Amino acid sequence: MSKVVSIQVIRRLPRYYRFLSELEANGVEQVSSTRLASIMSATASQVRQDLNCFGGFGRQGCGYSVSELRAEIGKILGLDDTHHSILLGAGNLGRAIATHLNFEHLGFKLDAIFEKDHKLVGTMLRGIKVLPDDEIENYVSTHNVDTAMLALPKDSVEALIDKLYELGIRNYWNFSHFDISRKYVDTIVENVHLSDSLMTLCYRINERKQSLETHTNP
Amino acid sequence: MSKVVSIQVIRRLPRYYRFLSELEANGVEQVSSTRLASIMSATASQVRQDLNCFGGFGRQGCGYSVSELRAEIGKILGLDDTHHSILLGAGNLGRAIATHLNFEHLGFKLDAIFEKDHKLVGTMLRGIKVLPDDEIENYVSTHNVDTAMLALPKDSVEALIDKLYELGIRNYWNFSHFDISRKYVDTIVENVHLSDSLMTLCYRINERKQSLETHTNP
DNA sequence: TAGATTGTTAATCGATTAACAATC
DNA sequence: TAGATTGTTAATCGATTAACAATC
Repeated sequence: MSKVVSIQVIRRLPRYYRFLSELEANGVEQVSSTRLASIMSATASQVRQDLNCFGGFGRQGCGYSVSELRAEIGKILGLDDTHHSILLGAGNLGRAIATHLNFEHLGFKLDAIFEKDHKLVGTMLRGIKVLPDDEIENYVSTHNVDTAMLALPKDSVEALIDKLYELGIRNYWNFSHFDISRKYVDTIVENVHLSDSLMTLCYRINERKQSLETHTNP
Repeated sequence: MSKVVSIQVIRRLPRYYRFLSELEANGVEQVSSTRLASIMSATASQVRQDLNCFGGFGRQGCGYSVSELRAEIGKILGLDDTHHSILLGAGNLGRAIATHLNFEHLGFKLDAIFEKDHKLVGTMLRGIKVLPDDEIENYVSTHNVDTAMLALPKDSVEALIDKLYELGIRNYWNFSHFDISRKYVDTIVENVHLSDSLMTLCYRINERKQSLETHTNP
């Protein structure tokens, strides 16, 4: 039985995967932990520790095979899986999500899209017809749905979650500000909080500005 | 001179801010570190340590004033500032960003939007006219621009960054996969990697699935 | 074999948690 | 005053880094 891997390590896996994909695309065949570390802005020690959570993928003296390591990390992440998912909300954000992402290469398949606004219902997104949101219940109870992706304003989310949870959905990709995992503790939720990210940027900009001022006027 | 605050603490500040805003909207006037901790899924110790990085905002025996603390954190984050920003890319993602976010409450002001696709140039977004991307250079050199927000596909990003950097822009909100801070180390970059988030969700879903299987078939 | 680089154990560092005196 | 809760110091825990034997 494998030990639990810390969330810090997990969150680095997609970055390893991306950088390895790039190296592979550039025809690089072997990579050392030192080189990978410099790409990741990390230490070689960390790279080796991270990878050895999952197995010994390298060869002493030679380093790691780029294509092998990329494939291994893809397997660890489960990118070949097909988690069936539905998207709630076909506004600008929902459309951005639906059109931007290669779900099939990320372990998911987007099967259906639901939207409240009648003007958007019936339009097509990536070959998927946008359905009216009063068909959610019927759809979820007649299809295999693993994951719900929420791209709608906060106020409409809570009631929707209640319904989705009751219908058995436990995995959420959440762009709203509603705190799903506090209400339903047995869910898996990945939050994307765009405004948190902007606020952090704001802080960091100011932090530097202040440190520059302090250094010039000491 | 104040000590440097760790990035972990910084990234919690927007969450404190959000939850305090909610409490305030619900008419709550006082809050203890214990209650705040339960909302944040943290310990009371952590809450007090976090806040005391910036000052003693509480009163022994009483707790924290919700509105005061919210205002203080807003000030720490710098949400009353007006960092002038431009958005590059008016596709679905760019439009989602432009329309979803209250820049004015997050320390920013969106002044201009640029787009390569001629079909989108000239359309309006939040009252801002979308300009053709060959006007970027002229605009940035004649206006005060603090921050660039990048909502375009990776391949077009590197050349664009080179130009923006040369024009003096050092702060970036980056949705692309191009690693800005590796090439330009004196930049401040907040990355939003949607596909990383999805991959992490994929891992976590599989992780649970496996642990359930192990527990039922030991 | 010599050089390079891994896998892994040990040391260090920093973040989180606990404890408690100060004080409202 | 007694009860509650902060601010802050000390203890713990876990993640990162360093070191080095194993080995390609």
